[in-house]
Amino acid sequence: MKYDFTAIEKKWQKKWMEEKTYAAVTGDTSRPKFYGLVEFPYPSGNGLHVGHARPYTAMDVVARKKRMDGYNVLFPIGYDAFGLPTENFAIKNHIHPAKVTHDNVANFRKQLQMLGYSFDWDREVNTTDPSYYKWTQWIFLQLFKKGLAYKTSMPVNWCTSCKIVLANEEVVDGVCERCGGAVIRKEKSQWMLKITEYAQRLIDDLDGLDFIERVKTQQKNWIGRSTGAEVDFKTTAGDTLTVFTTRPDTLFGATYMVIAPEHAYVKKWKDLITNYADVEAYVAEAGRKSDFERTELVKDKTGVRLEGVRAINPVNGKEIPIFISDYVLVSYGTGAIMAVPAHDTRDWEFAKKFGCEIIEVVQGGDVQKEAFTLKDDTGIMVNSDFLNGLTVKEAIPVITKWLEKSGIGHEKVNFKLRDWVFSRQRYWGEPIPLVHCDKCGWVPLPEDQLPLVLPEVDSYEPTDNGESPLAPMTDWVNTTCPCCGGPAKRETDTMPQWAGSSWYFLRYMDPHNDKALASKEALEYWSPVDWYNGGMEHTTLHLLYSRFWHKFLYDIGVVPTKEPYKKRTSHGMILGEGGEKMSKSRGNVVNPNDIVDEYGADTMRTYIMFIGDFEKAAAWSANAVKGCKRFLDRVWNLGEMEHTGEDYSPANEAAVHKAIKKVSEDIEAMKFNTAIAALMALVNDFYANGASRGDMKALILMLSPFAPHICEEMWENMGFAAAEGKMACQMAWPVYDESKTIASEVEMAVQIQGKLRGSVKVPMDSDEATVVAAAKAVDKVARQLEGMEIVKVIHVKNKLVNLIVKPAK
RNA sequence: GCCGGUGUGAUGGAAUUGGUAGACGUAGCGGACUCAAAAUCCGCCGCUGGCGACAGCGUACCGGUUCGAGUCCGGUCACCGGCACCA
Repeated sequence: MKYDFTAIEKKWQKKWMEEKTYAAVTGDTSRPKFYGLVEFPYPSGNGLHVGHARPYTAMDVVARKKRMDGYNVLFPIGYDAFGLPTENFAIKNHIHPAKVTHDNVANFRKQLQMLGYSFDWDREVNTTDPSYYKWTQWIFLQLFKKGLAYKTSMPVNWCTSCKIVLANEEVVDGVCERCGGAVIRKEKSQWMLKITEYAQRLIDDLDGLDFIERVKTQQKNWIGRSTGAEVDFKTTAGDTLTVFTTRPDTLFGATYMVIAPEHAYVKKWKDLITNYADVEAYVAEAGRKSDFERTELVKDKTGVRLEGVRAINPVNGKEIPIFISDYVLVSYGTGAIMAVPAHDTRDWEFAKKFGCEIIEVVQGGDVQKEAFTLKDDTGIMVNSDFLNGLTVKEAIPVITKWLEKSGIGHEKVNFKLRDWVFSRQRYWGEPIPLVHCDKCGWVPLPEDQLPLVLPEVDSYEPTDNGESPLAPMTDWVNTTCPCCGGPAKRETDTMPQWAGSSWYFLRYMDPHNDKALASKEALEYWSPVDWYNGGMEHTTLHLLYSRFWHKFLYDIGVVPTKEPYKKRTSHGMILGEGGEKMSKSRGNVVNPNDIVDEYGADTMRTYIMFIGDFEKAAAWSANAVKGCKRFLDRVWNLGEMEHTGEDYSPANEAAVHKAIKKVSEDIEAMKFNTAIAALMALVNDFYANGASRGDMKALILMLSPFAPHICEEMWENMGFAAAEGKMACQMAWPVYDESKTIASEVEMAVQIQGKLRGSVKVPMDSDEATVVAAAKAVDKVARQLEGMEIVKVIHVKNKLVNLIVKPAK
């Protein structure tokens, strides 16, 4: 019989679906559980990409292996379906986004099933489903009630093309992440979530997690904790200007101050500033620029001196000038700095341009030529009164203590992390369930009124004035205040796409619950996610946001664990044939459908796992796909041969045990490529030695997580299904015996002076004398030993022997 | 600039974490089968010299530790990813 992958795959997929093979989550809490999670897809109109297939296949292999290991496995899938592309498509084609979403989801589901993934299809979730976003809204209300959601007017990133407010995270290289349009700053009233309140915990709790290191460091850098001090400077205006500095030791070198253009004191000092017109012009100019434009002008510092107001350096009473400049950010620290040009590159550049004094306070450089910025033990303090002679390291605690004692400063920790801009002026998102009443202010919708369903609108177009498309819907907007019963208006902004994905893994645990986001029992049993694999691009967005929400839910007693994910791994990108990123314009996009049609899902799965190191980027190769098809053909043809013996054959026994060990360990370590290589090597052995039924049984079971369809078919054809009364995927994973992984004889390397000179076959675990004797008998070795005497022997059991020699006397 | 990572045959990539570098696959070459081709099966396949047995060299580059280094240490170069006027 020929390997008819199309018929085989159709047959088994149907059987798995009909028998709900993977929905058999038993609820038997005595069994160990395993929760494997992949990032649910955004159901775009383009359908599934090969980029999805890599992480999904990997976790499917893990899930299948875990089931065979006896775990109760939760391996779910869903759709993160709110978002701009759907909305844009809907606008362009005049189709309701819900309809677009429904069709795209249907297509995705078909493709996922075509690849044979063992998802539990009874637990599918969709973030746009009102029964789902009811709970997204519920979580938002809890955040609001705890004071973690607030509305504020702030300069925001405004995409001129999408006409939408973007989170800092959505601005990449100064342009909109999605459309590439120009981003400017605009003053807008926005809902914010206080993720900064959790900054310290988001760093601290990383320590206990099994996340790959680069994810941890990237999150830490993003949160950006730095320790320093806040210092109060008195001014000639009679008030106090507070700055944040990480270098309080350099306080004696502070020769001027800089405040951000948006700093409140600019307006406060209006009457004192004699050049206010210049100042005002500069502020206006800075306000127009986007963050990107401001940072682009790095080389050339700009600013204006505030004439009429001066600050007083608290350590020496010196009067120093104050400037405004956009190199100081209003959103970090206090929005004001003390400038120490001698020891900070940016201050130095500014000082050179504006002719400020440069005073050296740490020895070690020529501060007139460039800033000396090393903060280590070697720098000695000078020109600093009571700090003179101390090292920088010693001076910091001394000055900090002095500041505290004098009441002009204190130690302070700052974070780069900003609060999360949570509202979007868009239609296709979760409505924010709040009502504004002139008397009562912002009032949460009563929970029994959730979900607040998106109303039908005539137009999804964003409006030019930046309001949500929901805003013109007066009969929806106008409502009554849940608090006082008076007239009130609904919030018309919607939530960002990150909302629905911040907690979806909880919903999978109990997806049909209408009393809670999930039951206590389900949360207790399944939490936390044991293994979450996803893309590096989500490290500082989705992954951080969902950790934040989860910590909040933990604080209010909803979830049982502090952290949502025990283990986080990340896969590399799949590149096009030439090693370039796949894109429509390059014409190098590989469609999974085509591969499945031509070679079958099993080949697709095997290849995508064999393509290379899972964590690194890998280029697609059409030839290598054929190689994997050839491998499966060889496996199939092996099954068509005659086999006798239910045990492992003597010729293959060691190889089979070794392969079981290798494949088991490699799957656990995400080294899927070498697991498949080991199976290929085993098949080569079987071709050379012939295979027993026992040998074949082990091979089929080990291959089944990677290529499940062909394995089930062979399992059935060879009569194993009938004998066991089970499908291959329901069998126990084969076990290996360590002592049988090694043959009775081993080949050992023989080195002389550390140089390889030959090899020798000796019985397993031979002692040194035996090995040396055998080594001397090897021709090549004997020749090298002529006229030499052995002075030292290094013997590594079963590995090698190294003979150290010198000329004999 | 700061943080993280990578560098191995023509090529994708292996190497039990200091112990025979190049597993497995692709491409290539040779053979069997075939009228022929495809498919399949068998063999070869780091570089240099030699008919050959064999010898020398070889994991980006320079140096070090070690009986022994792709692996550890110091330095250099190149590339990739993240952050970036964060005081």
